[in-house]
Amino acid sequence: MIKHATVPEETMQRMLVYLRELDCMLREGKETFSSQELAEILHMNPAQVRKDFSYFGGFGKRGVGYETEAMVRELRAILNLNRTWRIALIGVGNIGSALLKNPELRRQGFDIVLAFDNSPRVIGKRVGGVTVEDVADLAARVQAEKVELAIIATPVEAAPGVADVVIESGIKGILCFAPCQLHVPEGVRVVPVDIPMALGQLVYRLEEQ
Amino acid sequence: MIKHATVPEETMQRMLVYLRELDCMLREGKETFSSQELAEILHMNPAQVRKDFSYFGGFGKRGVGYETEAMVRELRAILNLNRTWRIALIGVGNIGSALLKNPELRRQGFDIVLAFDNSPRVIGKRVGGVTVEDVADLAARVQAEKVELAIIATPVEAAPGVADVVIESGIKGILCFAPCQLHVPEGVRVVPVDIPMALGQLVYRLEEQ
DNA sequence: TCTTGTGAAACGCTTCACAGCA
DNA sequence: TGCTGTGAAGCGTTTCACAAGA
Repeated sequence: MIKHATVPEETMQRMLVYLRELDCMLREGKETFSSQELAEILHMNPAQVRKDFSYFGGFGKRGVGYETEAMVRELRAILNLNRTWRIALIGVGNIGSALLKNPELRRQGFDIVLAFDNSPRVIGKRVGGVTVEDVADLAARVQAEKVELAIIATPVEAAPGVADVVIESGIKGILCFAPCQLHVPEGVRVVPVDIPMALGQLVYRLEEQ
Repeated sequence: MIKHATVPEETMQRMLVYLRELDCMLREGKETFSSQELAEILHMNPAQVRKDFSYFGGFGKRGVGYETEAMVRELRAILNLNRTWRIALIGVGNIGSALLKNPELRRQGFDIVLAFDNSPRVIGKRVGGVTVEDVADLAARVQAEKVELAIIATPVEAAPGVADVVIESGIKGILCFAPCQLHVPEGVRVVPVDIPMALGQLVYRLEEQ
């Protein structure tokens, strides 16, 4: 059972997709599944599913398949999703507010415990159960509250500056909604959620189909 | 100048990244760039940049580099982003409202012209300049307004049903915020924007660094 | 001289095909 | 018998290295 070292990036991404689908199977009461079944739902090759799983160990029973509940547990452990992550949100505008009010995040183990903005209009307000604080206090508060992840949901102009402050505070993982490239030192991971870019992906091959 | 046929999916994805960065360069007044410079900003290999561009033609000048403004125009054309796309939004909750109020989308050529919900609480309300309509009227309204794309921002339970109605109405591209697999016929393209999954990506390798 | 454009090599992921087991 | 686990083959992408050209 190796972990991460030789595992393709693509495999790790698919692990998240598998977990989401297996969670769904579990809700539907499906106790066991084969690589064939899972692959069909996700429009992929069954060998791919088995190869992906096999990077982390032999979880299945030959002739039978995989046990859904056990596999969900394994996937959560592999993906570091078997615990709660404490998050700071910076930028309580439209998207920021939507995230604070979204119960799905906490349910999945992502707990936004701090929220920051630079506008006196929102500082002090309570949104989704969190009181918005002044972004000037970010570093101190992040350390006090043992926050590990940041979500940047500011306008694009502010994002690079905010990223610097976030990194300064010791945070190693940033989810960034601002449509721009963040420049971060080695050891800090950024995952972009760029909605115009996602629409771009949607559009680029629409015509030929 | 070929288009799409033999171009790797990865290249198309990077084209969007190039365009975003070049837009940024343009704002900063940078009139020309080399593959070297662009690659450094994006942490990639310069040969990759040149190879990607070369799928669509020779846009550069040897010894000099590429002209930023011309390249932005080329990229927009290649990616079908040199026009406005008309979009229907389904689900005017937290995320849906945030999208309706987001001016960045229109600026990038994505115009949400219709919004739908099933709750009497929001139907008839005006959000971000669009009046929310009853989702029961979706097909007729989409056809009347010549809408080409849909954004699904409903709760996950409603998403599959909404997707069926959207597809029925003739739409060929769906941006989906609901964290679930949509089952769509050949010829319909779905791009997911799954925030818990993005946080999962962020988290899975944080510990080893 | 400097940087592009591009065959060819290197590399890594996906798929195959089948042995191994329940 | 049926499905997993996996070496090896296949295949597509990335990187190299250099000719071509401004």
